[in-house]
Amino acid sequence: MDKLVLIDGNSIVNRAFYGVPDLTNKEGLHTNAIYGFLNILIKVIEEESPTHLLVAFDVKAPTFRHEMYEEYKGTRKPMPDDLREQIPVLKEVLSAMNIQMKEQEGIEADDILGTMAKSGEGSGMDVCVVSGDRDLLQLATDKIKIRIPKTKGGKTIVEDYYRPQVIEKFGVTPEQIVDLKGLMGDSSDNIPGVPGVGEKTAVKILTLFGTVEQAIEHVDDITPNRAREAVKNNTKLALLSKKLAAIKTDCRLGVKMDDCQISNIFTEEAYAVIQRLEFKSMMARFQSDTGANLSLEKKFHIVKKKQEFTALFGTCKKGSAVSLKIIAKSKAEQGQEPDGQLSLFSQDEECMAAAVFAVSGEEVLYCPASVITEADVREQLALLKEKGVIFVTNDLKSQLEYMPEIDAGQAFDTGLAAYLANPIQKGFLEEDLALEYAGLTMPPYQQMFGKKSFYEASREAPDDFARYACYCVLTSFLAHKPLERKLKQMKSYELFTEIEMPLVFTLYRMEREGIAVKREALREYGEKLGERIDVLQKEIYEMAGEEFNINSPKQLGVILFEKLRMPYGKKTKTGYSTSAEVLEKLRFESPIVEMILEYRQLTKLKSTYADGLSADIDLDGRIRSTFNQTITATGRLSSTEPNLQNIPIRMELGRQIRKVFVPKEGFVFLDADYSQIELRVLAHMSGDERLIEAYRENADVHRTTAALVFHVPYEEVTELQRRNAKAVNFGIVYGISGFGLSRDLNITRKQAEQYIADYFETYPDVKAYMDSLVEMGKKKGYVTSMFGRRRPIPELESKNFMQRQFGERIAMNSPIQGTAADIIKIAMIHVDEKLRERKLASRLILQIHDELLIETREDEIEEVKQILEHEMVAAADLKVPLIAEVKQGGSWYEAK
DNA sequence: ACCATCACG
DNA sequence: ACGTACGTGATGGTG
Repeated sequence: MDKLVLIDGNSIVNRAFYGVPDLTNKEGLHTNAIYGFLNILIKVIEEESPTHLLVAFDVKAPTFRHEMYEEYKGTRKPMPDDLREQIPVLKEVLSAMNIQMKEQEGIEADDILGTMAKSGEGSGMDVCVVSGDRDLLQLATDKIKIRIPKTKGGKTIVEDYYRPQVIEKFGVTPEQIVDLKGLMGDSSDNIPGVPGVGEKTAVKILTLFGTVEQAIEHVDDITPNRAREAVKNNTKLALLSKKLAAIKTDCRLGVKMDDCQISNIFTEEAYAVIQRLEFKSMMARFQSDTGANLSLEKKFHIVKKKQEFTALFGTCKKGSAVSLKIIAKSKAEQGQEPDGQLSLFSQDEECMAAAVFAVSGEEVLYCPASVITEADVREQLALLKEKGVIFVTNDLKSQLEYMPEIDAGQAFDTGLAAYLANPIQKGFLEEDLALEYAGLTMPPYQQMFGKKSFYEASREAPDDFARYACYCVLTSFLAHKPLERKLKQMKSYELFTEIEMPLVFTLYRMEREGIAVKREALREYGEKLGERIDVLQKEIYEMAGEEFNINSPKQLGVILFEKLRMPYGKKTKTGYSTSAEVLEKLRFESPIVEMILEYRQLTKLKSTYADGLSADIDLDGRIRSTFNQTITATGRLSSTEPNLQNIPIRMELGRQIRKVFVPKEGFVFLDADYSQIELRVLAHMSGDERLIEAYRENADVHRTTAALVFHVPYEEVTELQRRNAKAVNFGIVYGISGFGLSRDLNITRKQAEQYIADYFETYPDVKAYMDSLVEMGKKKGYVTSMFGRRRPIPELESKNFMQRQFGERIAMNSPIQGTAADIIKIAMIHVDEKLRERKLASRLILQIHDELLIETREDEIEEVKQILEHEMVAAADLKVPLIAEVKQGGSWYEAK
């Protein structure tokens, strides 16, 4: 089936100009509109895969509409010069991409689009019209789709309209869009509407009468009175406006459908223009298809003989870098033969698909497993280790299983380095680093292989995959030194070499170790939940008087707030909020609320924890999470597949889950928690004497705060006062705001602000410290932790007040959260080191931000307790003591 | 793919 | 007038 895509050139270019931040190339040419336009164009081409494409433009000359109505488009604001200069260049790019363009005197782009759309539909094509202009909706049919790109929160989303969607969204049919505009007018085109008739009234009139003409005929039936009189007095105007709004679909255009066929848009000519415009992210697209990188790719070799592989390393010597990447068969693919049949052999012997190496920027070797075995690789790497080379990889943790035992000083993880250089970057794969740190443009993986795994890609498109892998290894090789220099210059290099790199090895061991889970107990727990859920579900249906999906906030909202007419508090973008916070307040409206809250709690436990975790248990009965080291903006770790950092604890029922996490035979759990580490860090970093004093005296700091803020003796602080003070302490760490605190404590904003003011009066140096952080953020663009971890805060530059305020809170929170993260990382490295040094069988297995869990052999309990306590306390030298509480238990439940 | 919700520190 | 506490990840529903 042929597909025709029609693009409203002027409308999209305008949208791009106002939607994309200002860009200028070296020649001083503004390029943002071109950039935005091309992005939308490429996106649409990718999504629609059209066989035909045409971009229509307006011409300056007057059109037939001006003949009908002199004021048409009125004294339109002239196009800004910054935009005007971009139009011819855009046309140049499009022409280089062999894209058909059309503009014609006397008619507008809309009319070209309308005519082509009808013509395409008439000859049985699927048609898609892209425009920022809602006028075009009148063209929508079941075959003609109108796509309207919108910018929402900085991102471009496209709204699609076939005929039914127009009716749904606007309450009128596509044919009635012209009637709608006849009644409403259109200020942007200077088409007058009937005064006093807006969208609501217009839709109402059209629903009743169908068209403007019919409405005029039955004008006396129009309600309300105001609208009736308005239409009565403006019949001519309405009819004229309707005519002006109508898009012509029968123009004589000098374009044949065949002229619009598209072939390859990524041409060399287009590449040249894109290069001149300095659209770096786009260049890769053009380059990969044109082969403009051929000279670079001459450096890539697929080895055919083992000897080529061994010869590569001849020049390696102490301190020289070798970058590498081992391509694994993923777990599911291991033990499967290429023809898909299950193999009875080769379980864990061979899980390498290929290995890629570079020892200079001049040559990259791709070694398929058919030529070089995993054993060959291990042997070679062991030799290199002895020589004292630096192993450069992009995700060291994923490579360690193939590597000899080395220490952190002998490795360099480019992704990890780039994370420290800028933790808020979008990703840390080679393709995310290539341009900035290696000066390479490489084709994105997803574009070449979609969602295929490395192993699948290497089998299905061996040459392309080899090329991709070589780009990766060349990137990490070239990025090594620039990243090293950058971190040194940023004063983050020590953080890298002393904390982050060593931590890679600790995390690797933790991941491999995993944690034992009582599979049966977990299943039974889930079953019990299921039974109770069934009962609740029935009761809820009964109370509601109908069956519906309780899990759907949308359906639930209808039941609660429409059918049962409960007062709704908050609304979300999409409808009523049914969050626990809202439901809590409705507790007394009806017993159904309570049941829903319980249902929510139980289904959460069942789906995420009981059923979810069951699926993650390995054959040996242990769960192995992944600890991500380059995700968070603050330096914390994150845990995925499964997330073991959010196992329930606050509610007793959920907490029970922790009973299924158990130590292996002959072992116990030791669980160590930092006590209020973030507040202690705050005390240290702010240098506030009173806060420091409180911690030195080993006081209950929430109570101390309450005493000082509420001006009562320490001993006389009430429970409520202490709770409030605790919330304030939390708030301070988050970068306090009156609103946030008031919501948390359920007090007025004014009261909350008073609390904060009193707090800052009590701890003046905390206030000064917070102010200095914001100031530093604004001045330098980033804030830092105690150990030199940087967090850039572009939000502080935002023109949006809210964004800026958000930036201020980030500035206040990140150094605290980041320092705490640094400290526990140090403790982890030291604990892990000691356990191994002393040849103990106990192992660190989990980190939950301020907590470490160790599977401890029974005969080692006392020694490990000592190590844990000592290393956690000694991890940082603060002006206040660091305290770690160690507990012991036969399950995670017991050890907390 | 995005949203709302809710689990954790 | 806006609409906010900081940092995450998994799930089910929905377009």
